[in-house]
Amino acid sequence: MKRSTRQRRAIREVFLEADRPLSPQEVLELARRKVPSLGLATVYRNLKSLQEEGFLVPVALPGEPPRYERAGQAHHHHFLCRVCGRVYELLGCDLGLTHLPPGFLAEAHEVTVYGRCPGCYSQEG
Amino acid sequence: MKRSTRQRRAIREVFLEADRPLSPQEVLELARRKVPSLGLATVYRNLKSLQEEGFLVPVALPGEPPRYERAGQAHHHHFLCRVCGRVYELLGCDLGLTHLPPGFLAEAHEVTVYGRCPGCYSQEG
DNA sequence: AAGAGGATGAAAATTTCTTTTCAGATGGGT
DNA sequence: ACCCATCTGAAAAGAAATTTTCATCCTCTT
Repeated sequence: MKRSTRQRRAIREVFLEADRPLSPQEVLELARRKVPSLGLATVYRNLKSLQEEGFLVPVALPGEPPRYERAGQAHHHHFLCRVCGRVYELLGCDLGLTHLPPGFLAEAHEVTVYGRCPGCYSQEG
Repeated sequence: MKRSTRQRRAIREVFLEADRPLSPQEVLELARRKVPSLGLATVYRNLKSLQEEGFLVPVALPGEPPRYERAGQAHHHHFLCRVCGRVYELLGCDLGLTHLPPGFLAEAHEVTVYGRCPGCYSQEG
């Protein structure tokens, strides 16, 4: 039977409070504010089970290890800050999936925008 | 001094003949048709030096190890076939870079389209 | 055609990320 | 409160991609 532990609750809360996809390391750091003894293995175990129960979905970005975000959101894309490495959600989608070459069948698409987030806007680099 | 070896020439030719980004494994397989003794370490070494001399650029796709394509091409995006795993180039770009939230600065973007390529169009899966 | 230093191939080593192991802690039904 | 299967934390092990090592080969200059 699936138990409700402090660790599991803390990880779930972190995603309810976050407004952006989180990496396992970010989850660890945020959830340790609630449960300081938390270990990375427990984060991975709960990320997996929270996916299996449909609470989280993985977010893949080019050249990046996966992040995770809450499941069930509307179609959207992502912004990767090149300074701090954080990922943000972009509402809406302007992509006109028009001229594919003949013979290609499109089933899905992903857009990644790179740049600077508000907190890193004015830094050097 | 940089030498012109059979291996290096073969790898370069593979990219001149290919019309799509190639993974290190794909480069190995294609270049072995020209130089059967070719090893994977040599592929990696030459991918690196061909990048340094500006002949190749890396192509990152979500959740995928990097491919490489010829440098200097016009802005374009990529199509990943979910059946065979090959990546194709998509000419043009329909992305209206759109309503970013205030405070975000966009510097670049990437679009990945997923689906079936002509050769895999009618297969099951 | 001979010499010197870069290049190669195979295997071992690294790197990065993730999963497993295992002994001890703990949630929750009784 | 008790029991015990599940969960946890730390460390070891695994997986996957890439880099390094090293003995040998080969390209280029002389």
